[in-house]
Amino acid sequence: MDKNLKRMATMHRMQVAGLELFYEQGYYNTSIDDILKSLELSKGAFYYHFQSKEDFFISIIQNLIVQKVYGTLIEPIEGKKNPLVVIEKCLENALQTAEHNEMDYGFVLNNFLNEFNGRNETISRYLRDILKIWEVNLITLLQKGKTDGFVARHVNSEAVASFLISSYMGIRTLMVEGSASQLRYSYITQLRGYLNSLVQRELA
Amino acid sequence: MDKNLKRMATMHRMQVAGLELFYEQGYYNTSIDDILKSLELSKGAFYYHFQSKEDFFISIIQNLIVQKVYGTLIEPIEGKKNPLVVIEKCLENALQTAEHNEMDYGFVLNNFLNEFNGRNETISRYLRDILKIWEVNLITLLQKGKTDGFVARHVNSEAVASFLISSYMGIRTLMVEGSASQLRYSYITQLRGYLNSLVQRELA
DNA sequence: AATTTTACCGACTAAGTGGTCGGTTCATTT
DNA sequence: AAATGAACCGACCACTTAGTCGGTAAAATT
Repeated sequence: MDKNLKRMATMHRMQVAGLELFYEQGYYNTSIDDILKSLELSKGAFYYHFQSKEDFFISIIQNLIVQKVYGTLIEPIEGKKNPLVVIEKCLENALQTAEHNEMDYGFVLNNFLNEFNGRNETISRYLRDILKIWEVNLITLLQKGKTDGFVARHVNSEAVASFLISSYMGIRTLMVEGSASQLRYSYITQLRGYLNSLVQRELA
Repeated sequence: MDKNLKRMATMHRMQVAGLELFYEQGYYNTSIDDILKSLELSKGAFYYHFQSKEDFFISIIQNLIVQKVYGTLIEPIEGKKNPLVVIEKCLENALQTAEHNEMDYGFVLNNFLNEFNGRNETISRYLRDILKIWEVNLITLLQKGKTDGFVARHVNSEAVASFLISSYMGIRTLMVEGSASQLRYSYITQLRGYLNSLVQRELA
């Protein structure tokens, strides 16, 4: 680790507080002063560490969001045996975590993707790249599942990946506004049915 | 129609221009002056017709968004025969329209739901109500589908409705950031597979 | 013709906003 | 002990924002 520990620590505190507020109130609706107030730090401290609000947000993406997505959606499914089972478990787990987490306003990526779409191309690109990594990972897993005899040959892995990502982003949006546990249950039952239609059947 | 035609006309012009800009740039990121500039109208005119920015947005929901959702997603499926076929056609149609519409930044409801979630409870409620109407409509249609022998008895209509709404909202978000027609195709193939698993099979 | 009402104008205010900058504190180096 | 530089302070600047308000031209009412 670097020698400048104090620097890293302060930056990290700012990033954590920043993500929380950006997530809660939106990027454009959150001022730098808002973030600083919750930390008892000053404007000077902020601009000593970051070049701009945009630069700050990009650092949050790289240091916090990437890891959150990796830990929740990518690592749990990597290199496992039956992809369909693993994917179902992973998404169920992610929803359960979200549900019991007070500070969880939908899917981070989905929220920010929406907010920056057509408004800030630089940030949009960073966010899309993360989504792309998830997508590629899903596709790879499904393809391997075909080779291993878990997934039916006729399955279009790219299409399945898109469909899974879509449905997950959508359910996360819905869950914010109501009966989260009911929605999670509904979602998982339907997901199971859908995934079941992709299974490689034994030839009679 | 009311006698005050001029009033209605001006208000409508403002609402149309407002929706376009709010949709494009986000509500919090769009100033009233932005809207007025594009219309060559003044602040005075705006506050003569609307009480506040929030009041203005609510009027947009009631006059434009409700109708858009009705026309696209509710009326096309109402009281038809085979719900699974009708739903598939309706969603495919909606995606196709979105794809060929230059001025289309995702799903209106999804975008605004995201932006106002946890930030403006009043507006959120209006938006959620529209979504609810769609949901109730889907559920009713599916239930009727069971009676008519199109939908399998074991199907959980509420869960299917949530799943359909989720996947649609998600795919609309994804479509903004890339190969829309490819995504639409993928989505429809997977949707078809999923809906197929809900069909009432003939008993051999 | 006189009066009132409708629809609109645009300068103004108060409260933010992102970002700057000269200065201070305190640990580390010399 | 003196000098240095990293980390931080907070007043300040230029600009934007939602919303106000006194005014006005033209249409509708009397």
